Amino acid sequence: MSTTRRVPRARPETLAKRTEILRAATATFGSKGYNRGPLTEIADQVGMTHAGILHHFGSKDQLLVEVLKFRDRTDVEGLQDQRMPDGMDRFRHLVRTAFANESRHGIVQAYAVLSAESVTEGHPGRAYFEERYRTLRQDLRDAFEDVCAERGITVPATVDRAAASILAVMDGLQVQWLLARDDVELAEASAFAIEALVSAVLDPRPSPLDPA
Amino acid sequence: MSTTRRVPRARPETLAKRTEILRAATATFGSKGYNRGPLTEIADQVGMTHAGILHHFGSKDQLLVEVLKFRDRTDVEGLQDQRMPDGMDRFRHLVRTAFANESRHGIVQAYAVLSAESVTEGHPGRAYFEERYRTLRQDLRDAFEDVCAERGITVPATVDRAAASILAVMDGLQVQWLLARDDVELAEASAFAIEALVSAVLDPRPSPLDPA
DNA sequence: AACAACTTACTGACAGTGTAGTAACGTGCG
DNA sequence: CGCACGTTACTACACTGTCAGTAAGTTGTT
Repeated sequence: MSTTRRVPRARPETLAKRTEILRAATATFGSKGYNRGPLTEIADQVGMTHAGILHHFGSKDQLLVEVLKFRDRTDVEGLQDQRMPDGMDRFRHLVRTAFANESRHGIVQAYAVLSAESVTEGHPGRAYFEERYRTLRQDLRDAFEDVCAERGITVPATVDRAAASILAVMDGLQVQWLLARDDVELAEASAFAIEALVSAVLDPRPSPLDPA
Repeated sequence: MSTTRRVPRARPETLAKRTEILRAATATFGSKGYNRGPLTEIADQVGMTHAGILHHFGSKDQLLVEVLKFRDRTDVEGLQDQRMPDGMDRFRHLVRTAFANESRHGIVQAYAVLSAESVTEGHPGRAYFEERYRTLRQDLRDAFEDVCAERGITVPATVDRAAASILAVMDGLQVQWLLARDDVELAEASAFAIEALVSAVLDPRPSPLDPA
């Protein structure tokens, strides 16, 4: 189980091959999940045997972890100045991401499948997703604080719930979209929900659920 | 793969045993997912061998389908008058469900894991979840229409997005809650988000994301 | 420049395990 | 009896990980 195998020193073509493997693994884990995504299928895509994959990554568990870290790396590279926008721009960035995701079916599916799968017993991706959500929630709380400061209003207690809810609605819409792409407008719905949730924090109103 | 085996005629104790199996299967599929949830583990819980399970359900695929249908059946039984509330009560019911879910960790996990797993290639639960979300979205659209009618306002175009978003946020919060129960208030956050989304439909406001 | 010593990147074969499904057989109840 | 409910025993297979060996490259030495 996940022998700590050191990563061999990098030769340029080797590095390229590794990246190729990570991409192939993303595709396979995306379409079949981690459990049903065999190493042989990944190996076939890059023209090698499954033993070759293990040579590079040591174990399948380790490969998954590298796949997830790889995603984060390339995500940040996509940004101009290598860092997340803050304040209200952070929320605008989320909406842009939702739009971009509509043409990244494979990656969306990989994340949707793997994040849910990670809550199962002894899943190798669990720690990654725990950390990821923790960080993202904090991120959004910070953004809310910035916005509140700008407007000179005190930070409401609802920011915690709103931060979690914004991430949740994006993830949940992805699952529905993957199941029925014709019925669900991923980006439009995400935008609508994010606007609603941000509004509810900055300018709260009485609950429509309370009896009239 | 899923031989169409008919369900044998029902004797009372047999029916009870079947129910027991369905409960055990929910637990196992919940904690390990469908793919990594072996029949033997389910069989152990009810004191029988895995072949016994197959005698009752024909195949593992079929068992999963029965598990999912079973959930729906018992869900409806929980309601007093056997039918879903409508209008604004429908949304209140969702919030109540979210509160109830906080003490139903196993079932929540089963649904979270299985719904995401179902988007993978050739998953036996796929048709079920497609149908389920389609029905639920329609359900919520209907509820919105009722509420709009009551208030004498025309039904806004946003109901589609809001219906999907409400389901999405509930599902997404469940995943985060399963990963970090101490950091995420499942019920409170669900209530907050649902209120925000219903408000946004019934009484829209300018987007806070638009440049000031 | 040439050669030895070493490292990296694999392959092919195989062990080991987990697991779904089948077939044949028992056993007790209506 | 005859059927439903099981068990035991077995087949078949998918998959991960190990291992020995090979070819190709890299480094150091003279």
